[in-house]
Formats: sequence, C-alpha cells, structure tokens
Amino acid sequence: MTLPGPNREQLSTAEEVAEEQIVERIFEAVIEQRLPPGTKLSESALCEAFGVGRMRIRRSLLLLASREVVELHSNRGAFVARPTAVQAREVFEARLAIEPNVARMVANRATAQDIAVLARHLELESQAHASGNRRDAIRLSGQFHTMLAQIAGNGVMLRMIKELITRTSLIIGIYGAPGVTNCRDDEHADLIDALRKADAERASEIMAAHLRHIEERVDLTARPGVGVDLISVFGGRGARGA
Amino acid sequence: MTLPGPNREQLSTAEEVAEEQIVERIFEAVIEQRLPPGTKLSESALCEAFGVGRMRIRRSLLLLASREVVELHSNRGAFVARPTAVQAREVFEARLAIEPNVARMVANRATAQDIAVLARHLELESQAHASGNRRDAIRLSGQFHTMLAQIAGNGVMLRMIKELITRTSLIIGIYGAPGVTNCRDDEHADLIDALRKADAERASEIMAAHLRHIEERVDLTARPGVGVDLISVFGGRGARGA
DNA sequence: GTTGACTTGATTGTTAACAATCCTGCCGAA
DNA sequence: TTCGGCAGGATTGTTAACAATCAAGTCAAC
Repeated sequence: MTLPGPNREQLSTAEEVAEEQIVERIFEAVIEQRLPPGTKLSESALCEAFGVGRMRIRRSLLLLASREVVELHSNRGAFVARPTAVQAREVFEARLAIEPNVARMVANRATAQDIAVLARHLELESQAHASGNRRDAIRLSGQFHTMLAQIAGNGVMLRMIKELITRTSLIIGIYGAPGVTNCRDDEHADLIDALRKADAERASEIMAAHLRHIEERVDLTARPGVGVDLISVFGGRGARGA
Repeated sequence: MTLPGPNREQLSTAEEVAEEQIVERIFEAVIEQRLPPGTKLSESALCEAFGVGRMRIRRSLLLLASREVVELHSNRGAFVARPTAVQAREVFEARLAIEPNVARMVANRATAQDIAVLARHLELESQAHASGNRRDAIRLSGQFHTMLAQIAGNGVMLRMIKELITRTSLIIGIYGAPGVTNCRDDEHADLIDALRKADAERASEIMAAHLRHIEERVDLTARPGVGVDLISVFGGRGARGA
C-alpha cells in the first residue's frame, strides 16, 4: 500500500519542508475545516508558519489553486476556495462517477489484510464520533475514502479523489448545516461488509448511496458566499476554531 | 457549451500570454505528439517561444508537472513525461472508470444541437483520417472526448479527462506501434448513434469498449524509455517539427 | 453627519542578479 | 584505446530588491 504519488525522489534534505508537504498540510487543514472557505492565506503568514521562503509558498499556493482548493485573486492574494453551488454539484457528480468504481475495484482486489486495515480505521472513526471529537471524525471519514483509492492501487484516481474530498469539506462548510460531519460511519461499515464478501456490485451501490446521502445533507439553494464575506468584514473572524 | 474552467476572469491584458494558455498549448503539442515523451523543455527555449519571462515559464512547468504531463528533475530541468507501464495502466483504468459515465451523462442531457456539433466534428475527424493528416486526426479524436465532457457540463470531470487524454497520447507515443492513431473514428460514430437515441446504457458500453480497444493497441510489456533517451542522445532531435 | 477623494501602509507581482548544480569536452594515465 | 579526473560552460534554483496594485484610514467639502 505504498503511495503511488509522483516523483517521491526529490524529497530533498528532510530538514526543509518541501512544497508537496505544504500542500498536503493545507489540504488536511481544509479537510478538517480548520481553514474555512474564504480564509485569506497571506504569503508572509504562511512563510512564518512553515518557515520557508516566499517562493516556496507561492509555488504551493499555485499548486493548491490548480486543484481548486484555493482561489488566487490578482494583486489581492490567495483565499481558501468558496465553491459555488454549480461547482458543488459538479464535485458530487464527479465523486458519484468515480468512487463507486473504486469500491468495485477494491471489492475485486482487496486482500484480507487490506480489509482488516479498513476495519481498524473504522474503529477509530467510531471512537471519534462517539467521543464527539469532531475534527478527528471529519479527518478520519475523509481518510477512509482515500484509503479505498489507495487499496485500489491507482495513483491517478487517488489524486483525483483527494481533491474531491477536500473540496467536499469546503462545500459542507458553506452549504452544510453546522455540526454535521462529512460521512456517517455506519455506511462505511456497510461498505466494509460488502468488500469482505467481495460483492463488487453491492459495494458500488453502497458507495453511490453513501455519496448521495452526503449530497442530500447540504442545501445548495442557500446563498453562499456573500453573507460570509460580509460577516468577515464585520469583524467576525470566523477563522475559528476551538 | 461554455468552458467551465476556473477563474476566467484574470485573463489580463490580451497581449500577454497567460500561463494558462502556455499550459494549454503545451498540452496540445503533447496530444498531437509534436512533443514526444522525454523531450527536454528548457526554460530559455520556452521563454523565447512564448515571449515571456522565466518566472511565467516556471509556473507553467509546475502546473504541467502537477498534471503529470511533464517531469521535473531537480537541477536538471523539465522533460515531457514518460509514463511507466504501471502509470499507463492506471491512466486507462481511470478513463475506463470515468468516461463511460460521461457518455451516460451526455446521453441523458445532450440536446439535438449538441449531437449535431458532435456529428460535424466526426466529419472533420473522418476527413483527417482519409487524407492521412495524422496530426489533425490525433488532435480531433482527442477533442471528441473533450467535447463529450463539455457537453456533460461538468468542469471537474472535463479537467480530469483533459489530463488523461494528454497522458494517453504520451502512452501511445511510447508503447504504441508507430503510425497508429489514438481513436478509431467509426467507434466515435457508433457512440454518436447511441447518444442520438438517448440510449445511456449502450453509450456507456460503447465508450468502455472503445477505451479497451485503445488499451489493447499498446504493448505495455515493451521496455519503454531507456531506448528513447538513447535515441535523443544519438542526435535524433525528434522534438518536432516542421 | 455623510460622502467623496486622497494619502499611507501593506501586500502582492516582477525583475534581475547571484549561487549552486549538472553536463560536456578535454587531458592525462594506465 | 579506454577510463578517470578536471576544468569550462550552460542551465537551473534561490535570494533580494524593486515596482505596482490594492485596502484602509483620514481629511475636507457638502
């Protein structure tokens, strides 16, 4: 289950933080909703946070923008993306097109050990849910989908799904009711059950239903960003968190 | 059928070539196999070719690398990517997971006008094939798949498919028999037929079969790149040409 | 008191010079 | 003749200073 990501060779001197790591960490922060949509990502702040030069930060921001996780506004800076309702629909549609096939692939290929790993992960998810640890719950439920792509053994699709999951977190942050988490772990449990039985068709259907449930939990008719922008203008630095 | 691509706003001053355009043009050159796998993309040469500063070229190369269309080797420069056999399999698998769904979506959504546009495009394809215009034939057959994603109206999937098509051209350039074109236009014709009848299931199956045929036409057991590198060393600057 | 323009400060975008690395050709020794 | 080391040149990577743009706050006029 090695990461099939591109050129792992140039990780360079372990001391320095490569831009790939910066991208990864910002991805995670967005998934965990520690960086809400619209948050300004100032270069100098990021330079300090990661202890690297401005150039590396700019490269990282460009990469994040190419994944549509941040928006670059000319002469104004980088902001965490605020997907429109149209984009949100596209993201869900894309996930619905891709991930059921991933589930099918995993059902056909997964070893007993793979499934054991998934089951152990599900355990962590349930614990996080039970203990009300929202941030862990969100991260773990996203990781579950990522792990499926990893087990499927397709680096291309893994990269796509990572992007889609991250953007889904943004979408839920904008259009979702506050407090709802991204996935319900019982559906993950059903999926593991189908995988264990190598029932590809049922795994695919469970995944499709699962994604539809996630989509149903957001209200794309709500006016999104304008209000958020005003709020931030009025001093509510919802940036957030604790 | 407007391009759903991201931030079209900052196209800036028409005079300058935005990096998005540079990326697009390199994508096209790779698709048309004017830039064979392994070709060195030196910064200074690209600066001259596009008449822009080095910074913009570097940004473009970074974007291309993030799509795995070029490889960046530290202190050595940028090269047109040479997908490994493993990556090639992943690309085909991803296309097989995504594009049949695109075909399904198009079958459900396409207007008569959309289909007319596709039919007109197919006409051009056939002409290029008949007249032996290899470069046009390749470009047009790739565009056919892109147009489907456009009609499907999903910008996310459109971007993914563009990447996959471009990488497919690289794969065929490495593992394909010389002279074979990417797609057979008669299969495109079959697909249009199914779309016209709004037969989503058949459209999906035709697309799947089509992609499998493309995959069958390459020999992933052949040793890939080493030879290509030697060729370029021996003076064959196949980079393109006239 | 409110609206408008203006100035100031900060942030981003670009350019240019510098440093580091790698490839090429040359030379000498085995 | 062939192999290894050694400059020279070229290309990439980085840093720093500069220019341009935008946001905010101030002040004046209505």
